[in-house]
Amino acid sequence: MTKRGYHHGNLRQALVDAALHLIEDKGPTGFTLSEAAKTAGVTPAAVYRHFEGREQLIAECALQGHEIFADLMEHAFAKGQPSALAAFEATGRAYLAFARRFPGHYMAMFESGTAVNATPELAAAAGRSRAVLERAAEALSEHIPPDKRPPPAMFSAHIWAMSHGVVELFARGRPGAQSPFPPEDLLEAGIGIYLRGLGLIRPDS
Amino acid sequence: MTKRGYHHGNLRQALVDAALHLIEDKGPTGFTLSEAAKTAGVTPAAVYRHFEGREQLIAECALQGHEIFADLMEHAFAKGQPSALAAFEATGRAYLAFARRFPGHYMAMFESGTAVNATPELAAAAGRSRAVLERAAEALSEHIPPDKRPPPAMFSAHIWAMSHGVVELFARGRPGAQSPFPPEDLLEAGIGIYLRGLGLIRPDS
DNA sequence: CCCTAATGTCAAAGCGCATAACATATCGAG
DNA sequence: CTCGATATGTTATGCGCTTTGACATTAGGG
Repeated sequence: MTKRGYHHGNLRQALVDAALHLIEDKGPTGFTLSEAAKTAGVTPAAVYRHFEGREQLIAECALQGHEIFADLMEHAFAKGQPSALAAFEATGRAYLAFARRFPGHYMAMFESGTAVNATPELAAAAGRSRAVLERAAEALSEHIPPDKRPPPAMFSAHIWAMSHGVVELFARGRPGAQSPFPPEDLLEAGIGIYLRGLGLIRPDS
Repeated sequence: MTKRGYHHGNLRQALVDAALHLIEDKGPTGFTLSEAAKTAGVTPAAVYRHFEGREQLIAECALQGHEIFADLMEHAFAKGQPSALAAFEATGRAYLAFARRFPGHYMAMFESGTAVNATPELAAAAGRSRAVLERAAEALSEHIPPDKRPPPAMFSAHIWAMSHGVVELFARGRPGAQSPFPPEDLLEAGIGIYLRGLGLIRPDS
Protein backbone atom coordinates (compact mmCIF):
# COMPACT_ATOMS: atom_id res chain seq x y z
CA MET A 1 0.00 0.00 0.00
CA THR A 2 2.79 2.35 0.82
CA LYS A 3 5.46 2.52 -1.83
CA ARG A 4 3.94 2.71 -5.24
CA GLY A 5 7.37 3.45 -6.62
CA TYR A 6 9.04 6.78 -6.45
CA HIS A 7 6.04 8.81 -5.46
CA HIS A 8 4.06 8.07 -2.39
CA GLY A 9 0.70 9.32 -3.48
CA ASN A 10 -0.46 10.69 -0.17
CA LEU A 11 2.65 11.41 1.78
CA ARG A 12 1.38 14.48 3.53
CA GLN A 13 -1.34 12.67 5.43
CA ALA A 14 0.84 9.61 5.91
CA LEU A 15 3.36 11.81 7.69
CA VAL A 16 0.67 13.27 9.90
CA ASP A 17 -0.56 9.81 10.81
CA ALA A 18 2.94 8.60 11.54
CA ALA A 19 3.61 11.66 13.64
CA LEU A 20 0.43 11.14 15.62
CA HIS A 21 1.38 7.59 16.51
CA LEU A 22 4.89 8.57 17.45
CA ILE A 23 3.70 11.47 19.57
CA GLU A 24 1.30 9.15 21.32
CA ASP A 25 4.06 6.66 22.00
CA LYS A 26 7.00 8.86 22.91
CA GLY A 27 5.43 12.17 23.76
CA PRO A 28 5.83 15.39 21.82
CA THR A 29 9.40 15.69 23.05
CA GLY A 30 10.54 12.28 21.97
CA PHE A 31 8.94 12.58 18.58
CA THR A 32 11.38 13.12 15.74
CA LEU A 33 10.76 14.21 12.21
CA SER A 34 13.23 11.65 10.95
CA GLU A 35 11.39 8.77 12.51
CA ALA A 36 8.09 9.94 11.14
CA ALA A 37 9.64 10.06 7.71
CA LYS A 38 11.06 6.58 8.09
CA THR A 39 7.69 5.26 9.25
CA ALA A 40 6.08 6.75 6.18
CA GLY A 41 8.74 5.13 4.03
CA VAL A 42 10.58 8.21 2.85
CA THR A 43 13.75 10.07 3.69
CA PRO A 44 13.68 12.94 6.17
CA ALA A 45 14.23 15.51 3.45
CA ALA A 46 10.99 14.53 1.74
CA VAL A 47 9.08 15.96 4.66
CA TYR A 48 10.09 19.44 3.61
CA ARG A 49 8.10 19.13 0.40
CA HIS A 50 4.95 19.16 2.52
CA PHE A 51 5.83 21.00 5.72
CA GLU A 52 8.15 23.81 6.59
CA GLY A 53 9.70 21.75 9.31
CA ARG A 54 9.14 19.80 12.46
CA GLU A 55 7.03 22.47 14.12
CA GLN A 56 4.68 22.75 11.19
CA LEU A 57 4.16 19.02 11.14
CA ILE A 58 3.15 19.04 14.78
CA ALA A 59 0.97 22.06 14.11
CA GLU A 60 -0.84 20.13 11.40
CA CYS A 61 -1.46 17.31 13.86
CA ALA A 62 -2.85 19.83 16.30
CA LEU A 63 -5.00 21.38 13.59
CA GLN A 64 -6.59 18.09 12.65
CA GLY A 65 -7.07 17.43 16.33
CA HIS A 66 -8.92 20.68 16.83
CA GLU A 67 -11.20 19.86 13.93
CA ILE A 68 -12.04 16.44 15.30
CA PHE A 69 -12.49 17.99 18.70
CA ALA A 70 -14.84 20.66 17.43
CA ASP A 71 -16.90 18.02 15.67
CA LEU A 72 -17.12 15.98 18.86
CA MET A 73 -18.18 19.01 20.81
CA GLU A 74 -20.86 19.91 18.32
CA HIS A 75 -22.13 16.37 18.30
CA ALA A 76 -22.25 16.25 22.08
CA PHE A 77 -23.99 19.57 22.19
CA ALA A 78 -26.61 18.51 19.67
CA LYS A 79 -27.17 15.22 21.48
CA GLY A 80 -27.82 17.02 24.74
CA GLN A 81 -30.38 19.33 23.20
CA PRO A 82 -33.02 20.54 23.72
CA SER A 83 -32.03 20.56 27.39
CA ALA A 84 -29.54 23.38 27.78
CA LEU A 85 -28.20 21.76 30.91
CA ALA A 86 -27.69 18.35 29.38
CA ALA A 87 -26.03 19.90 26.36
CA PHE A 88 -23.64 21.83 28.53
CA GLU A 89 -22.69 18.85 30.63
CA ALA A 90 -22.19 16.75 27.53
CA THR A 91 -19.70 19.20 26.09
CA GLY A 92 -17.74 19.06 29.30
CA ARG A 93 -17.58 15.29 29.15
CA ALA A 94 -16.63 15.42 25.50
CA TYR A 95 -13.36 17.02 26.49
CA LEU A 96 -12.26 14.03 28.50
CA ALA A 97 -13.59 11.60 25.95
CA PHE A 98 -11.56 13.28 23.26
CA ALA A 99 -8.38 13.10 25.27
CA ARG A 100 -8.96 9.38 25.76
CA ARG A 101 -9.87 8.54 22.21
CA PHE A 102 -7.29 10.68 20.43
CA PRO A 103 -4.26 10.90 22.67
CA GLY A 104 -1.89 11.74 19.86
CA HIS A 105 -4.01 14.63 18.71
CA TYR A 106 -4.53 15.75 22.27
CA MET A 107 -0.81 15.81 22.99
CA ALA A 108 -0.10 17.71 19.82
CA MET A 109 -2.75 20.25 20.75
CA PHE A 110 -2.03 20.81 24.40
CA GLU A 111 1.27 19.30 25.39
CA SER A 112 3.57 19.99 22.50
CA GLY A 113 4.45 23.53 23.44
CA THR A 114 3.02 24.65 20.13
CA ALA A 115 1.48 28.08 20.30
CA VAL A 116 -2.03 28.45 18.97
CA ASN A 117 -0.79 31.32 16.93
CA ALA A 118 1.49 28.99 15.02
CA THR A 119 -0.76 29.28 12.01
CA PRO A 120 -3.99 31.21 11.39
CA GLU A 121 -5.83 28.01 10.52
CA LEU A 122 -4.89 26.52 13.84
CA ALA A 123 -6.21 29.53 15.67
CA ALA A 124 -9.43 29.34 13.70
CA ALA A 125 -9.93 25.66 14.41
CA ALA A 126 -9.24 26.18 18.10
CA GLY A 127 -11.73 29.01 18.17
CA ARG A 128 -14.39 26.82 16.63
CA SER A 129 -14.41 24.26 19.43
CA ARG A 130 -14.35 27.01 21.99
CA ALA A 131 -17.32 28.60 20.30
CA VAL A 132 -19.39 25.46 20.79
CA LEU A 133 -18.88 25.53 24.52
CA GLU A 134 -19.62 29.22 24.67
CA ARG A 135 -22.79 28.75 22.72
CA ALA A 136 -23.86 26.08 25.16
CA ALA A 137 -23.02 28.45 27.98
CA GLU A 138 -25.16 31.18 26.49
CA ALA A 139 -28.12 28.89 26.13
CA LEU A 140 -27.67 27.85 29.70
CA SER A 141 -27.22 31.39 30.83
CA GLU A 142 -30.91 32.18 30.48
CA HIS A 143 -31.74 29.69 33.18
CA ILE A 144 -29.61 31.46 35.72
CA PRO A 145 -31.16 34.02 38.03
CA PRO A 146 -30.19 37.27 36.28
CA ASP A 147 -29.08 39.03 39.44
CA LYS A 148 -26.13 36.72 39.89
CA ARG A 149 -25.50 35.58 36.37
CA PRO A 150 -21.85 35.62 35.30
CA PRO A 151 -20.99 36.30 31.68
CA PRO A 152 -21.39 33.14 29.62
CA ALA A 153 -17.83 33.36 28.42
CA MET A 154 -16.77 33.18 32.03
CA PHE A 155 -18.40 30.02 33.15
CA SER A 156 -17.68 28.32 29.86
CA ALA A 157 -14.08 29.15 30.66
CA HIS A 158 -14.53 27.59 34.08
CA ILE A 159 -15.81 24.34 32.65
CA TRP A 160 -13.06 24.36 30.08
CA ALA A 161 -10.46 24.93 32.74
CA MET A 162 -11.73 22.22 35.05
CA SER A 163 -11.97 19.74 32.22
CA HIS A 164 -8.49 20.55 31.05
CA GLY A 165 -7.12 20.40 34.55
CA VAL A 166 -8.68 17.04 35.27
CA VAL A 167 -7.28 15.61 32.07
CA GLU A 168 -3.81 17.01 32.56
CA LEU A 169 -3.48 16.18 36.21
CA PHE A 170 -5.42 12.98 36.64
CA ALA A 171 -5.97 11.33 33.30
CA ARG A 172 -2.25 10.91 32.64
CA GLY A 173 0.82 10.02 34.60
CA ARG A 174 1.69 13.62 35.11
CA PRO A 175 1.74 15.21 38.55
CA GLY A 176 1.52 14.20 42.17
CA ALA A 177 0.29 10.74 41.29
CA GLN A 178 -3.27 9.89 40.52
CA SER A 179 -6.30 10.70 42.55
CA PRO A 180 -8.20 7.73 43.92
CA PHE A 181 -11.10 8.58 41.61
CA PRO A 182 -11.57 7.79 37.94
CA PRO A 183 -11.15 11.02 36.01
CA GLU A 184 -14.60 10.65 34.52
CA ASP A 185 -16.22 10.55 37.94
CA LEU A 186 -14.03 13.36 39.15
CA LEU A 187 -15.02 15.62 36.30
CA GLU A 188 -18.66 14.63 36.50
CA ALA A 189 -18.82 15.48 40.19
CA GLY A 190 -16.87 18.69 39.75
CA ILE A 191 -19.11 20.00 37.02
CA GLY A 192 -22.13 18.99 39.06
CA ILE A 193 -20.98 20.93 42.09
CA TYR A 194 -20.09 23.90 39.96
CA LEU A 195 -23.47 23.97 38.24
CA ARG A 196 -25.18 23.71 41.58
CA GLY A 197 -23.22 26.76 42.61
CA LEU A 198 -24.77 28.55 39.66
CA GLY A 199 -28.20 27.58 40.84
CA LEU A 200 -28.77 25.37 37.85
CA ILE A 201 -29.12 22.12 39.71
CA ARG A 202 -31.35 21.48 42.69
CA PRO A 203 -29.43 20.50 45.82
CA ASP A 204 -30.93 17.03 45.68
CA SER A 205 -28.92 15.93 42.65
CA MET B 1 31.78 35.78 40.91
CA THR B 2 31.61 33.04 38.36
CA LYS B 3 34.98 31.75 37.27
CA ARG B 4 37.35 31.46 40.19
CA GLY B 5 39.73 29.58 37.96
CA TYR B 6 39.38 25.98 37.07
CA HIS B 7 36.73 25.09 39.57
CA HIS B 8 33.44 26.86 39.72
CA GLY B 9 32.67 26.41 43.36
CA ASN B 10 28.92 26.01 43.05
CA LEU B 11 28.33 24.78 39.56
CA ARG B 12 25.41 22.54 40.36
CA GLN B 13 23.13 25.34 41.48
CA ALA B 14 24.49 27.70 38.86
CA LEU B 15 23.40 25.22 36.23
CA VAL B 16 19.96 24.98 37.73
CA ASP B 17 19.62 28.74 37.78
CA ALA B 18 20.80 29.05 34.21
CA ALA B 19 18.42 26.31 33.15
CA LEU B 20 15.51 28.04 34.86
CA HIS B 21 16.14 31.27 33.03
CA LEU B 22 16.52 29.52 29.71
CA ILE B 23 13.38 27.48 30.22
CA GLU B 24 11.50 30.63 31.07
CA ASP B 25 12.77 32.33 27.94
CA LYS B 26 12.62 29.58 25.35
CA GLY B 27 10.29 27.05 26.84
CA PRO B 28 11.23 23.56 27.98
CA THR B 29 11.59 22.47 24.36
CA GLY B 30 13.95 25.20 23.31
CA PHE B 31 16.13 24.77 26.34
CA THR B 32 19.46 23.11 25.68
CA LEU B 33 21.95 21.66 28.09
CA SER B 34 24.78 23.19 26.11
CA GLU B 35 23.47 26.69 26.48
CA ALA B 36 22.93 26.26 30.18
CA ALA B 37 26.52 25.13 30.47
CA LYS B 38 27.76 28.10 28.48
CA THR B 39 25.71 30.46 30.62
CA ALA B 40 27.29 29.00 33.71
CA GLY B 41 30.71 29.38 32.12
CA VAL B 42 31.63 25.75 31.64
CA THR B 43 31.70 23.24 28.82
CA PRO B 44 28.71 20.96 28.23
CA ALA B 45 30.58 17.93 29.49
CA ALA B 46 30.97 19.49 32.91
CA VAL B 47 27.25 19.19 33.43
CA TYR B 48 27.62 15.43 33.65
CA ARG B 49 29.65 15.73 36.85
CA HIS B 50 26.48 16.94 38.57
CA PHE B 51 23.57 15.51 36.59
CA GLU B 52 23.00 12.35 34.65
CA GLY B 53 21.89 14.34 31.68
CA ARG B 54 19.50 16.87 30.32
CA GLU B 55 16.41 15.23 31.80
CA GLN B 56 17.89 15.12 35.26
CA LEU B 57 18.73 18.78 35.12
CA ILE B 58 15.16 19.65 34.24
CA ALA B 59 13.97 17.30 36.95
CA GLU B 60 16.09 19.16 39.49
CA CYS B 61 14.49 22.43 38.38
CA ALA B 62 11.09 20.84 38.83
CA LEU B 63 12.08 19.52 42.22
CA GLN B 64 13.15 22.91 43.50
CA GLY B 65 9.94 24.30 42.05
CA HIS B 66 7.83 21.82 43.96
CA GLU B 67 9.58 22.74 47.16
CA ILE B 68 9.02 26.45 46.67
CA PHE B 69 5.47 25.68 45.69
CA ALA B 70 4.81 23.60 48.77
CA ASP B 71 6.20 26.37 50.94
CA LEU B 72 3.95 28.91 49.27
CA MET B 73 0.96 26.69 49.78
CA GLU B 74 1.72 26.16 53.42
CA HIS B 75 2.21 29.85 53.93
CA ALA B 76 -1.06 30.66 52.20
CA PHE B 77 -2.84 28.04 54.23
CA ALA B 78 -1.46 29.35 57.50
CA LYS B 79 -2.30 32.90 56.57
CA GLY B 80 -5.92 31.98 55.90
CA GLN B 81 -6.31 30.25 59.23
CA PRO B 82 -8.23 29.94 61.46
CA SER B 83 -10.96 30.30 58.86
CA ALA B 84 -11.08 27.03 57.00
CA LEU B 85 -12.74 28.71 54.07
CA ALA B 86 -10.23 31.52 53.77
CA ALA B 87 -7.38 29.05 54.05
CA PHE B 88 -8.80 26.93 51.29
CA GLU B 89 -9.36 29.83 48.96
CA ALA B 90 -5.88 31.13 49.64
CA THR B 91 -4.29 27.87 48.61
CA GLY B 92 -6.20 28.01 45.35
CA ARG B 93 -4.93 31.49 44.65
CA ALA B 94 -1.41 30.46 45.59
CA TYR B 95 -1.35 28.18 42.57
CA LEU B 96 -1.78 31.05 40.17
CA ALA B 97 0.55 33.27 42.10
CA PHE B 98 3.25 30.65 41.94
CA ALA B 99 2.91 30.27 38.18
CA ARG B 100 3.29 34.02 37.83
CA ARG B 101 6.21 34.48 40.17
CA PHE B 102 8.24 31.42 39.16
CA PRO B 103 7.51 30.77 35.51
CA GLY B 104 10.69 28.82 34.94
CA HIS B 105 9.98 26.49 37.82
CA TYR B 106 6.39 26.19 36.74
CA MET B 107 7.31 25.22 33.21
CA ALA B 108 9.82 22.67 34.43
CA MET B 109 7.18 21.19 36.70
CA PHE B 110 4.17 21.07 34.43
CA GLU B 111 5.13 21.75 30.85
CA SER B 112 8.41 19.96 30.37
CA GLY B 113 6.98 16.52 29.75
CA THR B 114 8.91 15.31 32.77
CA ALA B 115 7.14 12.55 34.59
CA VAL B 116 6.71 12.95 38.33
CA ASN B 117 8.16 9.52 38.72
CA ALA B 118 11.43 10.74 37.27
CA THR B 119 13.00 10.60 40.70
CA PRO B 120 11.63 9.57 44.10
CA GLU B 121 12.51 12.96 45.57
CA LEU B 122 10.47 14.67 42.91
CA ALA B 123 7.47 12.51 43.68
CA ALA B 124 7.86 13.27 47.36
CA ALA B 125 8.06 17.00 46.83
CA ALA B 126 5.03 16.94 44.58
CA GLY B 127 3.14 14.98 47.17
CA ARG B 128 3.94 17.53 49.82
CA SER B 129 2.25 20.44 48.07
CA ARG B 130 -0.73 18.29 47.27
CA ALA B 131 -0.97 17.31 50.91
CA VAL B 132 -1.36 20.94 51.92
CA LEU B 133 -4.39 21.38 49.74
CA GLU B 134 -5.87 18.13 50.94
CA ARG B 135 -5.39 19.12 54.53
CA ALA B 136 -7.18 22.39 53.81
CA ALA B 137 -9.94 20.41 52.17
CA GLU B 138 -10.33 18.18 55.17
CA ALA B 139 -10.61 21.12 57.51
CA LEU B 140 -13.20 22.61 55.24
CA SER B 141 -15.01 19.34 54.93
CA GLU B 142 -16.47 19.58 58.41
CA HIS B 143 -18.44 22.62 57.41
CA ILE B 144 -20.25 20.79 54.65
CA PRO B 145 -23.62 19.22 55.35
CA PRO B 146 -22.62 15.60 55.90
CA ASP B 147 -25.38 14.15 53.78
CA LYS B 148 -23.89 15.55 50.59
CA ARG B 149 -20.26 15.84 51.52
CA PRO B 150 -17.83 14.59 48.91
CA PRO B 151 -14.53 13.08 49.99
CA PRO B 152 -12.01 15.81 50.78
CA ALA B 153 -9.56 14.37 48.31
CA MET B 154 -12.16 14.86 45.66
CA PHE B 155 -12.92 18.51 45.99
CA SER B 156 -9.30 19.33 46.64
CA ALA B 157 -8.71 17.67 43.29
CA HIS B 158 -11.40 19.86 41.78
CA ILE B 159 -9.79 23.04 42.99
CA TRP B 160 -6.41 21.80 41.88
CA ALA B 161 -7.77 20.98 38.45
CA MET B 162 -9.53 24.29 37.98
CA SER B 163 -6.48 26.22 39.11
CA HIS B 164 -4.24 24.26 36.82
CA GLY B 165 -6.64 24.62 33.94
CA VAL B 166 -6.96 28.35 34.36
CA VAL B 167 -3.22 28.75 34.43
CA GLU B 168 -2.57 26.53 31.46
CA LEU B 169 -5.33 27.85 29.28
CA PHE B 170 -5.61 31.50 30.20
CA ALA B 171 -2.50 32.63 31.99
CA ARG B 172 -0.25 31.87 29.03
CA GLY B 173 -0.41 32.15 25.28
CA ARG B 174 -1.53 28.58 24.90
CA PRO B 175 -4.92 27.65 23.53
CA GLY B 176 -7.90 29.30 21.88
CA ALA B 177 -6.66 32.75 22.65
CA GLN B 178 -7.20 34.45 25.96
CA SER B 179 -10.45 34.93 27.74
CA PRO B 180 -11.57 38.50 28.21
CA PHE B 181 -11.05 38.12 31.95
CA PRO B 182 -7.86 38.37 33.98
CA PRO B 183 -6.93 34.85 35.11
CA GLU B 184 -6.99 35.94 38.73
CA ASP B 185 -10.60 37.08 38.46
CA LEU B 186 -11.53 34.02 36.47
CA LEU B 187 -10.13 31.67 39.08
CA GLU B 188 -11.54 33.68 41.96
CA ALA B 189 -15.02 33.56 40.47
CA GLY B 190 -14.74 29.90 39.55
CA ILE B 191 -13.71 28.83 43.01
CA GLY B 192 -16.45 30.98 44.46
CA ILE B 193 -19.13 29.36 42.36
CA TYR B 194 -17.76 25.93 43.13
CA LEU B 195 -17.72 26.55 46.87
CA ARG B 196 -21.26 27.85 46.72
CA GLY B 197 -22.19 24.59 45.05
CA LEU B 198 -20.80 22.84 48.10
CA GLY B 199 -22.98 24.94 50.35
CA LEU B 200 -19.99 26.69 51.87
CA ILE B 201 -20.82 30.17 50.72
CA ARG B 202 -24.11 31.94 51.12
CA PRO B 203 -25.74 32.88 47.82
CA ASP B 204 -25.22 36.55 48.65
CA SER B 205 -21.48 36.48 48.13
C1' DC C 1 53.99 17.25 51.04
C1' DC C 2 51.73 14.01 48.25
C1' DC C 3 48.02 11.21 46.73
C1' DT C 4 43.41 10.67 45.82
C1' DA C 5 38.97 12.19 44.71
C1' DA C 6 36.39 15.81 42.81
C1' DT C 7 35.72 18.68 39.12
C1' DG C 8 36.51 20.41 34.65
C1' DT C 9 38.26 20.21 29.51
C1' DC C 10 38.98 17.99 25.01
C1' DA C 11 37.88 14.98 21.40
C1' DA C 12 34.81 12.34 19.09
C1' DA C 13 30.69 9.46 18.01
C1' DG C 14 25.89 9.59 16.95
C1' DC C 15 21.61 11.66 15.92
C1' DG C 16 18.20 15.03 14.39
C1' DC C 17 17.11 19.24 11.78
C1' DA C 18 17.55 21.67 7.83
C1' DT C 19 19.26 23.12 3.10
C1' DA C 20 21.09 22.61 -1.60
C1' DA C 21 21.82 20.08 -5.62
C1' DC C 22 20.25 16.43 -8.24
C1' DA C 23 16.80 12.69 -9.93
C1' DT C 24 12.40 10.99 -11.26
C1' DA C 25 7.58 10.97 -11.94
C1' DT C 26 3.25 13.39 -13.35
C1' DC C 27 0.52 16.15 -16.24
C1' DG C 28 -1.17 19.43 -19.47
C1' DA C 29 -0.49 21.83 -24.02
C1' DG C 30 0.32 21.55 -28.61
C1' DC D 1 2.41 11.37 -28.56
C1' DT D 2 6.06 14.11 -26.94
C1' DC D 3 8.02 17.57 -24.47
C1' DG D 4 8.75 20.76 -21.04
C1' DA D 5 7.23 22.49 -16.55
C1' DT D 6 6.18 21.24 -12.07
C1' DA D 7 5.71 18.33 -8.22
C1' DT D 8 7.82 15.08 -5.41
C1' DG D 9 11.62 12.34 -3.57
C1' DT D 10 16.82 11.26 -2.86
C1' DT D 11 21.65 12.14 -1.87
C1' DA D 12 25.10 14.86 0.13
C1' DT D 13 26.29 17.98 3.51
C1' DG D 14 26.65 21.24 7.54
C1' DC D 15 25.43 22.49 12.01
C1' DG D 16 24.09 21.99 16.77
C1' DC D 17 22.94 19.08 20.65
C1' DT D 18 23.63 15.00 23.71
C1' DT D 19 26.51 11.85 25.61
C1' DT D 20 30.79 9.25 26.55
C1' DG D 21 35.75 8.30 27.34
C1' DA D 22 40.39 9.89 28.04
C1' DC D 23 42.97 13.40 30.00
C1' DA D 24 43.98 17.77 33.00
C1' DT D 25 43.70 20.47 37.12
C1' DT D 26 42.53 21.59 41.65
C1' DA D 27 41.34 20.87 46.60
C1' DG D 28 41.94 18.69 50.86
C1' DG D 29 43.11 15.00 54.17
C1' DG D 30 46.63 11.78 55.93
